[in-house]
Amino acid sequence: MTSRPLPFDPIARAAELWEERIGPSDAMAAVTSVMRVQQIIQSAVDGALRPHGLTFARYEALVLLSFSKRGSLPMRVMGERLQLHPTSVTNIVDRLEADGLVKRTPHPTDRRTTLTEITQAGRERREAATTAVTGIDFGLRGLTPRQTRQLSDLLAKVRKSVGDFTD
Amino acid sequence: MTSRPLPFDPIARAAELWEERIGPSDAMAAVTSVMRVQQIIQSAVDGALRPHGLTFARYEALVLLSFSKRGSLPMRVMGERLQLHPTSVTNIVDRLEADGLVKRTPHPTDRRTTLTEITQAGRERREAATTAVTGIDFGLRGLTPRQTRQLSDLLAKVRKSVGDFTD
DNA sequence: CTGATCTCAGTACTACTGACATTA
DNA sequence: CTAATGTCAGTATTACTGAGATCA
Repeated sequence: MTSRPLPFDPIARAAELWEERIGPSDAMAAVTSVMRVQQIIQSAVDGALRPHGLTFARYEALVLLSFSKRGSLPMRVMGERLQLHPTSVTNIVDRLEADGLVKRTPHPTDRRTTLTEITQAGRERREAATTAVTGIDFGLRGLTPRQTRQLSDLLAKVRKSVGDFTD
Repeated sequence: MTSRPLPFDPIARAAELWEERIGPSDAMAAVTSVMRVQQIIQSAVDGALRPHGLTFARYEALVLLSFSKRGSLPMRVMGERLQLHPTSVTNIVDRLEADGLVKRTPHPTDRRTTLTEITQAGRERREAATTAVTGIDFGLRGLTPRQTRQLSDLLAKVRKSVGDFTD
């Protein structure tokens, strides 16, 4: 890793130059910031989850299933909620199943559909993993609760405008 | 892709359940939002850059070099500014060099160091690519310029608290 | 000798394309 | 027949580990 901190904000500096040579830099700066913070978070969360044998993607799937009424969901629905490509769902469920954290079961009426059901081991793993990620605040530091909500609200505007959801 | 929009905000729903069953959901909601928006942006930007034979990572490298005084930087510095792993820098420069957009040159005094220099073709490619990404606002929609800056500011707090930079 | 810089080989994870079997 | 649901094979990117060559 490139460890030591820079004595200046690289994104702010890039924004200045962008403004001078290209034009308005607001979008560029925000986008670069999102990319960088995502990287920070991904690294922190994956680090906290590694001892539990999970990645963030698999953890999210486990949380989704543990929150569902019956502890199971069709794979298609998992893809919708987690915004995952069908082949990614297959891949993630494969790995969780190999670890005994979920199991595939047939849908009672639609034989095309496969249900993914969280196992008892899966629920226990999810609990331990939750302790790990909440312990590091999901890698999100430096914001007050109010600012954290503000961040979520701004990002929700983006998600909505892009057609992620309607309400 | 899972295309159709959900009739509700999946992150808001998950946050409700999280609050009921686990505890405060602010951090979890913000982190999930960052991950999702990053995914949206990455997809939009990569789509706009694909016709130009670039990924966002390679585009960023090209921009960084085109902004530097001499049009060249040591690879180590590129890694610092773009927050890339040394092997990722090697990989990205390899690809840019294969396309004739940059070339490696020896450092004048430190023979350990390799400079990456942007070529004329690289500058032209960067310009065309810039038109493409600014044309879609870097995939960032739904925010006013003021909100966009607010987003950058919030994310800067996170980056700073994590030791990305000091000032 | 120690440490910095870069590269290489190999692994892991995820996204995506195209094809395909099964079933509504 | 058409569309939906999953899976498989293969490709592309990037991150990271560990090792090693070169040089300050």
